Amino acid sequence: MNTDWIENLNPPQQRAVTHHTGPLLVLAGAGSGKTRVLTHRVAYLIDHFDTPPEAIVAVTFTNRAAAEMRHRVDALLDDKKAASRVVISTFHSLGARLLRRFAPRARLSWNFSIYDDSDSRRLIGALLESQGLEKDRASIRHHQNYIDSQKNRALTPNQALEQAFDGRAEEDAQFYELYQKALREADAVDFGDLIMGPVNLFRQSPELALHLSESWQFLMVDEFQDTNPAQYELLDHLTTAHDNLAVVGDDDQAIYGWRGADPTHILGFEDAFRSANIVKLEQNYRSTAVILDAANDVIAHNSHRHSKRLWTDRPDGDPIVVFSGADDREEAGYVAETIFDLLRRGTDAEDIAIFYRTNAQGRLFEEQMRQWGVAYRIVGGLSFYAREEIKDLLAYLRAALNPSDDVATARVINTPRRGVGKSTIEKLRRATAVDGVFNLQEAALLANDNGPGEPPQSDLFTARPLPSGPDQVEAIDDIRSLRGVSRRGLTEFQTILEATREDLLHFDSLTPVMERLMERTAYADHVQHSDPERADDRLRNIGELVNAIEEFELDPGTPALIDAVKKLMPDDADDPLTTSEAAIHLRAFLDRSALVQSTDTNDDTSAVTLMTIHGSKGLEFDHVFLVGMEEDTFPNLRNPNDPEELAEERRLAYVAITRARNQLYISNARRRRTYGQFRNTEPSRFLLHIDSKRLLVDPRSTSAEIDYAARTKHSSSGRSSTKSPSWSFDQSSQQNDDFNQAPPDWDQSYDADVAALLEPPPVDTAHEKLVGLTVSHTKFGVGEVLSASGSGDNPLLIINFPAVGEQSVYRKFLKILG
DNA sequence: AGGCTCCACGTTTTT
DNA sequence: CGTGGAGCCT
Repeated sequence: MNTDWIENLNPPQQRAVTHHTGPLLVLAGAGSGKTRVLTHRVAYLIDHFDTPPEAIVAVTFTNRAAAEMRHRVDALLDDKKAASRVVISTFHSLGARLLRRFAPRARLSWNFSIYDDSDSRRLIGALLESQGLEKDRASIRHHQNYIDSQKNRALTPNQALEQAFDGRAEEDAQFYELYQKALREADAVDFGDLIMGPVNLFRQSPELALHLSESWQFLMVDEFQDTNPAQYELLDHLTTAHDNLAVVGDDDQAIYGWRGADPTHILGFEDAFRSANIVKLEQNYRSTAVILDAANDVIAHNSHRHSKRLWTDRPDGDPIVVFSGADDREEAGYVAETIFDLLRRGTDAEDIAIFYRTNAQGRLFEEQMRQWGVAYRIVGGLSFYAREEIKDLLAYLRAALNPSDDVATARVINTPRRGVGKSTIEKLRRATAVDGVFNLQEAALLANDNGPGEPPQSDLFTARPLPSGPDQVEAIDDIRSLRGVSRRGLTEFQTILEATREDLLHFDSLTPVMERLMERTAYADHVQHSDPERADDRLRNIGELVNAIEEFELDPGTPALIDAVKKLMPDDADDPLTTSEAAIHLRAFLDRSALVQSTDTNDDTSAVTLMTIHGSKGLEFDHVFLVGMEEDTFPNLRNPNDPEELAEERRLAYVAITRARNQLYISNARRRRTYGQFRNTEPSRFLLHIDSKRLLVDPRSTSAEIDYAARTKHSSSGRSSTKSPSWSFDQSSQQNDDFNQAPPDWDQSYDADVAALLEPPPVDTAHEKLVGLTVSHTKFGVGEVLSASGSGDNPLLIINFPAVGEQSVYRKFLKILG
């Protein structure tokens, strides 16, 4: 037992780490070492208090945070085996695990599916259709939001109905009930159920919660400020037998109000747990003083905060660099160019990040990064597992493993096309309404029967006689009388599923199952044929899926995961499709892919990170580019008059700023394209809140100096009127894309060496010497000079830019790279 | 059944 | 601007 590292913690950190039993609230400011406290406490519980590792449960919100914590606990403990026994999990994975463990009690099979947002949407659409209701996008979104918010608030359909205050709310609650019933029939749960499902279990069987909490003796929760009522209730159940609940959070970083997070959980923790030990971590180890001060400038405008004073003993550091582009494209070009320069100066791309408010903003930066040849990685956005081709192939596997999963079945019953069109699917759906026909796959089996009047051929339906009411008979006969392509298509589909099930029984690994599925479905041909332009991309994605499966099976952590899955399996499981090795692999892989946002960056190449601010929580980077700092983009207010919404946006700005360790760049654009239309902008009030003495306006900001003098002075009242003239230039001014002409010493941190690089090379009248050189341009990226013409120090060059083709550009708009 | 064209609509933020 | 659904035509 070696706990010398205790010495390296500051006194409040030590108090938190050495806390043993009873409730603990750690109010941890940004960068104050909260992950450090959590991981060290895990180690201390094990090493000092001899706690069995499996009695410790640490819960996070994101897979990323869970992985980070796992990694750091691993590093702290000498006994690596012990480290892997600690339960470190996201709320949702923990919920999935509990639901699998107690599936029968939740009226689910062990192989239940997890529906992601798009699966839920399809289910809602199908239900609206079956109800003869409007099924436009708005309506689907409305129901999805409603159901999700009820689940976030830990309300069952019945409770929602009781609380309904008008007819509309009653209808919504009734639809929620219908949806839950459909989910159960599909042997599936959605994301909300991953929390609500276990909560319901514990409500019905408190002894279950008691039992679990006896073995899970120590609970720790990261980012506690973002817990919603359902998660809070889950924690409550899990602490039935004790009150060893340690929570870590920062009310200034509460950014998930829209997802039902309730700040009273953290603000009222000391009331809920009277004996709570409260520790405040107020020393920031991450950022320079300038960055921290800027963050405080912004967050100071919020009221209702836990009292807390974040400080640092780091030096001031460089001022925050501000750039205003003529438009959003120029802004992106500036960021890409600046990053390009940073990389040339030897900065590791891993230490650089671009944060934006909404995913859609990422596209422009992605484009520019590509033009400048900068390696980048987009986190979030369209998840790998949300791609059409990936969802299709996984749907086959889901449908094979869980025949009740109608969303998966419907997704691929006619993909690739095999003649099962809309009307056939509609017939199948109607047949599932017949008692004794439990799902689409069973309905499809009826097509193999001989026809009206004949007895059913399928064992399934001789063992389970179907009703004989006229409507039901008609629905069944509709399918029995299918002929031609539709019937052949259904047979083909069944054959594929059956063969896949056979494969799952006979292989020990998932990889050959996947390969054979690809062959049977001829999915690659389908991609090639249906979408020739993007076929290469999509085929590469499929390749990545195959790799992901292979890597998953080869991953040293997987055997432990598989073991864990096996432990969750009911003892009396005898269905071969449940107990076979490949099926168990599949179960584990599907769970992971449902709960993981993207292929967890296996690529070890160094790359610049692009992500939303929400995605950045808990992370830190040397260089942070906070972009799109304009009103209406950030803050992005749905309801401009809601002070709470504005406060949350402000906390979001606080989170973004405090991610930066050494250098923060803030940028915006005077015009931004939305829906293809240019729109004039104003600088973000958050930018204006930062004391201008901390800012250095980049001289390349074409005429875009922000008029700080024009700022209103009475903004500390908490209600700032920021309708003052914001830009000190004419909004109609033309875009000026030659900011390369700006003096190379725009950034004081540039050393002479770098300045020389940026200095235009000596005038060379023999322009031919330029031919063949590599140059870079703000808009077009990097290219090669093909020819030169003209005279003086600014010849016209023809340049081949890989990104955009040949362009004629004046010398002075270019930077010579060599 | 399937493919095509046209048009309406949208953007928070994530597990 | 881009997507995706509805509706029309083959």
